[in-house]
Amino acid sequence: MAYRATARTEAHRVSTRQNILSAARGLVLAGGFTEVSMAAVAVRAGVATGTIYRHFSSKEALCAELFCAASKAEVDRVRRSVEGPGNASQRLADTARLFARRAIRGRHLAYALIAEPLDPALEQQRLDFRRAYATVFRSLLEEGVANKEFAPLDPHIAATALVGLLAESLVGPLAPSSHALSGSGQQHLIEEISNFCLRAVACNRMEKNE
Amino acid sequence: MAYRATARTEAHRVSTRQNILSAARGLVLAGGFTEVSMAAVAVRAGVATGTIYRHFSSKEALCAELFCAASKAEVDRVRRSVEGPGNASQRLADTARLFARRAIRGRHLAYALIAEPLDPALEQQRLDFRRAYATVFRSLLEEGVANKEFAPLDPHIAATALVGLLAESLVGPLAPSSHALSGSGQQHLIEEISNFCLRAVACNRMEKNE
DNA sequence: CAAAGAAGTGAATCACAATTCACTTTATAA
DNA sequence: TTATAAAGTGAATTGTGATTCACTTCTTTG
Repeated sequence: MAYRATARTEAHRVSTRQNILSAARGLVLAGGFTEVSMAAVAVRAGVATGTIYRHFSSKEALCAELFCAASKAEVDRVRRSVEGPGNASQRLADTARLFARRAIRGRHLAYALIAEPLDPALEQQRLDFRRAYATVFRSLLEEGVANKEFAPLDPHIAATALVGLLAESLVGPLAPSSHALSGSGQQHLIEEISNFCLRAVACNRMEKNE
Repeated sequence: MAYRATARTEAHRVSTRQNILSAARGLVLAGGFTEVSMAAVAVRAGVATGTIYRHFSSKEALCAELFCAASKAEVDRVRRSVEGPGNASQRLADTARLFARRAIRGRHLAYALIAEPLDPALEQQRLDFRRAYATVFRSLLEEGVANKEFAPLDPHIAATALVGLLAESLVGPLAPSSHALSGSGQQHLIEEISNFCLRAVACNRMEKNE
């Protein structure tokens, strides 16, 4: 017997793995998953293509891990916001604003996670991601409906609609590209979207005026 | 001189072209644009792959023509609904219902047009398609805002949000697959979405009660 | 130092679908 | 009938990018 993995080698292994992962992340941030080719990742990480396969079984596995980590982080942020202080309406407005701000900032990442065409293998990840968002909103809606703060809506359907409207108006094909918006333009967009969300779930007391 | 195109040959040319086009349409209806490969189209149309290139310069050209025709038809239907009778709220509700009904019926087509990951070449078509939808809604919103039927919202942003919420809740990854919905389930979904849209644009007179 | 197991390398290979093209068939008109 | 032009054919080519693998380099331990 002449060789056994040791703490030092293990640490090096992990560090190379992280290095590859963050090279891939850099490519996604710069231009979405389209930019991620094994060759490009290898160059950016300063390793050979073969090396990537010592750490990830396939491109798919690499992308899946990346997507999973990034989307978890995003959802967690939104979840914390939903679980924050204030009544349901305030938290909905705050969360919509947070979502909007993050999407405007990290446009490429948001686009990659929410809307970018991906190969089918990653679609399952995206499904989980959007489902997670919808679940977060749903719990907020259920609370608001229960205490009559919101209209008597179907929480699942409304949550899905909220995710859809946020996604489309911020990262969909019609969304203004972030550099096209002045600071006040961004502020306007954020407020319009937040108000849209609030109205969409609000009790409509119009009938009292008829 | 010994050959010139004649009415009969021209007719045959057109018919083959249509035949290829509808073979491709059949594949999209059955499983989206992913299913469209030149080989599959050729088999379905009963011609050789080379023949397709006598009628379309590339796969991209074929898909673009298909996408364009299908999306024009959809948008026109929605436009007619928006230009129908009644006040702005009624027309918005009717249009949302129409959109929902059509999406539930022709699920694969709606998904292919609105949400399916496509190669970048077709994204321009989709951009136009969604922009067309947004424009249709926008004119309705402008009218409603002008006559105080709707809240003083930004018509462009709100129109984008409406398109997004309709798309996501009906054909997005979280949408219930149509066969999973009973007739009454479909009705419930349609009404919930229509109400969501109405609330989202409605004047909120809550302040009168405070 | 020598043996042995990992990790790293990158050119070669493979997979897959779009596209081409030399050839065959079909239609037309002199 | 025959020359001509268009339409049709499908095997071969091409392009792209993931994956493999024979080989080299690095680490560890006896």
